Amino acid sequence: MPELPEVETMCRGIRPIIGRKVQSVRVPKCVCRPIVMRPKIVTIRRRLVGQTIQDVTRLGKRVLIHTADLALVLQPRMTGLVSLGQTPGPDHVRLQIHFAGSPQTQLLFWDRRGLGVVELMRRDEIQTRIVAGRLGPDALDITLEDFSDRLSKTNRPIKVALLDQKLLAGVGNLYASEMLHVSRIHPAKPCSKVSAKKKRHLFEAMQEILLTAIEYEGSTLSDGTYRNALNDPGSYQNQHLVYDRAGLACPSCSSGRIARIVQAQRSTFFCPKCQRT
DNA sequence: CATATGTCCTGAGAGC
DNA sequence: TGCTCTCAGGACATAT
Repeated sequence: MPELPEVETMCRGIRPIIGRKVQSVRVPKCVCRPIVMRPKIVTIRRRLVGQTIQDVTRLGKRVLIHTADLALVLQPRMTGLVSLGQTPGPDHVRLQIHFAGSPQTQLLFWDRRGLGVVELMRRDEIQTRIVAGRLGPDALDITLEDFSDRLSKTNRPIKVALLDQKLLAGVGNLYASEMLHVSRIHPAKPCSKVSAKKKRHLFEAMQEILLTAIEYEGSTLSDGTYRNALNDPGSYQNQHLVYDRAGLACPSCSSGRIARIVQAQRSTFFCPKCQRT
């Protein structure tokens, strides 16, 4: 479930590869089923070997590794992560990149469930192949005005709309529940009926929660899947107010109990008492 | 066009 | 103890 804070943490963690020259690109043999790669691995290898890493950036929930002309785009989706060596388990390393010279450094793309995607493209293709038609403004870059306008244009439940990457890039299931709780908005409220004042509260809660979660290096849930680039867990899970806390007392009003509902086949957690509207 | 549903995947945990 | 079943959800394809 890497969302914006986890992906941002991954990007920061692998920045030591900047300036390094790609020596080899491999798919370890023990992997049960190869993940989706575009183009196929032999082509990725041919184009990438010998290139020097210029930058590492985040685009929504994707990690972009740039050379002078190319971008290696890593999509962790559910259980993927990037690492400088250590991974949560020995299996499921989907891509392994070694760099020339010293220190001995490798970049790994690890993904237990294998829903992740690896793509290599020219840097000038990023806009047309990834952003256009798929990604809205980043949750940490968008203005309050744009955020409010975009929400106003849909009638979907606000929790469902927040997960739409075309509307807003970076927010996922976990942080959507958290930000709606802090701004005291019912997750089923149709977007178009959310007041301007509530939208401002939501916008402020979003900035606050995402920035704080980055400081805590993201959330590592009970399955222990997500780790930073050095294989250490994040700690924002200890700050969760509602996510995965169904049945527990609401930490905000202490009289309500956290409820779990399903919206668009995803769990939503909220307090029915302090998120009434 | 807007919105809803189905699909991929593996391992943890529940239940018998 | 050991088996089977369900569930977790990001992004995209397909359906309504």
